[in-house]
Amino acid sequence: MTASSPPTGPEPAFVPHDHHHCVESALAGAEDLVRAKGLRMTPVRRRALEILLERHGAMGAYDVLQRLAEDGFGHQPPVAYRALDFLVEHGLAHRIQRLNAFAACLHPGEDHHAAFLICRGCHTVAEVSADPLRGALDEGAAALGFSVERATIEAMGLCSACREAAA
Amino acid sequence: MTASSPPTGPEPAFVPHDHHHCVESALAGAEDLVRAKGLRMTPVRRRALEILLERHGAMGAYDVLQRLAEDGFGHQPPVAYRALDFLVEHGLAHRIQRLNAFAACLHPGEDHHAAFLICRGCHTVAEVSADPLRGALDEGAAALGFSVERATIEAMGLCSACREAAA
DNA sequence: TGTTACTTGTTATAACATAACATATGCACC
DNA sequence: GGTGCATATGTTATGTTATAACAAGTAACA
Repeated sequence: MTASSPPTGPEPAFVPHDHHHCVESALAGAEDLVRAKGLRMTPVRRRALEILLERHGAMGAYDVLQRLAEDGFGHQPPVAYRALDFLVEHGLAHRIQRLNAFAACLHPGEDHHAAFLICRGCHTVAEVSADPLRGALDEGAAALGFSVERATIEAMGLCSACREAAA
Repeated sequence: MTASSPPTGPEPAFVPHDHHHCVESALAGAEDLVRAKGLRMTPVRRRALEILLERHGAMGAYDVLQRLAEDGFGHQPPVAYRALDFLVEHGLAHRIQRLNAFAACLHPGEDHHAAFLICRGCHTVAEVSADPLRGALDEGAAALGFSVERATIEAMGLCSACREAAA
């Protein structure tokens, strides 16, 4: 909603940006992708994705569960895990191993390798492209005869705002 | 112990190698490092490290705990977690986020950035250098004003033996 | 309309991890 | 050698994350 927002694509989470736009575009992309794959975007799944999208951060499965329960869905862990697993499996969300948590994917369907920058100050999680890293990783692995299928790349550190606040 | 083993340094786990040599060198390196830092390599800690070193794989904290208990140490989770946390904190072991597990570091004290190749067939975990990747990661993060302190880089896939077995 | 595949919900339990506190040990210093 | 402090070990108890197994409901389609 700010004049400084660029017209297309989601901004990295640490940069001031039009968050409403992120959400809309990610949600629309997700709907398209699901339809294209012949999957079903059911109410729990859609709501789980919306919940993740509401913030640029990761949420634990039990936090998502609580929100879902408040909205009238089931109260038991599998309700959240199943919705989240669906989102992750189809590239609509990512799992952040480091935090035992989940974050919405900001550009679903674009078949990308993601890496994450996790700020230990404000707990914001930024999704960035890992494509440049994957080349080196695949190459190094191949030299040992290992074929990489999926990679987890997560960096812990401080965003500029938190670094300044700490100084 | 085999004639094909090179004279120095541990071999990547997927390559046939002198495992006894890995263990000896990692253990010796750990002892040196601990002494140099003025820390205490107590019996539980040493034993925990030995247990991890016995295999080129990752072990869950509860597996390590069971082994420790069999050796006369305490039976409660903190016994294992404390020893493992000590090892990780001082660079003698690594945590494998993906598996909620721990693996001994094969070259302690060398101040390195590690990445891991995890075979989903045989569950072997190979530690490789992430130094080349860290350059690109730090650079990409810096462009967003983010400073990386620690990075988790874990690749899931198949080692050559398991890939051949599957084919 | 019946069949099939899938989705949701439940109960119960498994697996992973830490808080808080008591006891014991190592070690520097007098 | 004793005293005092920091560190280490062990315990109980609990918190957090994740899955297995099964029953009931719903969509798609011949």
